[in-house]
Amino acid sequence: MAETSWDEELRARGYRVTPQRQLVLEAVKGLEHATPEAICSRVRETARGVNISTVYRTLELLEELGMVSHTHLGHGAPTYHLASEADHLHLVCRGCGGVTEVSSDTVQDLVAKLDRDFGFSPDVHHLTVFGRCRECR
Amino acid sequence: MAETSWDEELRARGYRVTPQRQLVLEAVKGLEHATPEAICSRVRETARGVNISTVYRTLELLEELGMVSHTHLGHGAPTYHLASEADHLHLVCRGCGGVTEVSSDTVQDLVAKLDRDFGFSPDVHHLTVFGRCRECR
DNA sequence: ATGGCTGCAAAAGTTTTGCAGATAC
DNA sequence: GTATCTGCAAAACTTTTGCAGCCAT
Repeated sequence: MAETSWDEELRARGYRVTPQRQLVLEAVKGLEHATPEAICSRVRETARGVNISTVYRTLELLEELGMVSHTHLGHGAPTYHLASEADHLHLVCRGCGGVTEVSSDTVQDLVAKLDRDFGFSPDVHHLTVFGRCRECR
Repeated sequence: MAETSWDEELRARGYRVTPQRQLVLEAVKGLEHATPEAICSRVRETARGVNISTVYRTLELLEELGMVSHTHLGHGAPTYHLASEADHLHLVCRGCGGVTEVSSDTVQDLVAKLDRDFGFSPDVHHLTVFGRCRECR
């Protein structure tokens, strides 16, 4: 059921389910922290390609539907991931550029607080924290 | 003293204190959440202009020195701010795009934990959390 | 004096847009 | 059948780079 729920979701909102959209979603699922360009390349490994502008339009749509989201791990293009996966946060060092992945347990208290005090439901699954790591302080 | 400490800092590291760098830093200080383009415009209101590529080079330098940092509040260009100011975090809603500012007290526990467990010193002053606000859930 | 900095211009990289044809429904 | 979606190409926007001359030290 999890396999097809998302296209019901699309149809329910008046959008169409196309091969391109399926392929882009598959690519986001398969790759992790994928840039639009990387997603496009992955999809092109399949018989039918997808144009880069379709990738952008699809990512925008999927993000609006809450199925994917993006972060800026470094300079340049953002990276996309499934909203339901990536249950961790990133510590990005401004010194060396290193990325450390940390369990989202670490921010449970924060999540509870933001919800309670501000009615805000954070994208816990993929919070990015910039700063300095032990070596670069 | 706070007025001139930063250029001592520059000189101490072998960098030069130039009018352009002063102007860019002033602009970052005056504007809040300023894009490179906006900083450039602000500086150009002054008699002497600054080229956009100098703005980029200067921001890169100031960020490396830990004097400014940047976040991505929405799509498009990043926004820069003084590292010493902006003692708050941003809740950015993926639904409506609204930005809520919250005191950094909210994340003190998290900061302590990241430091203790991972030796990571987060840029508390300007953490951005994406998610959904009360209205857009 | 001299090595770093700036402006300029061009290139590279990223994202958006208009439109004609294709296609999911 | 038709409104939505896609591919293509061009434009817009953002960031980087090479180089000659300028300027802070």
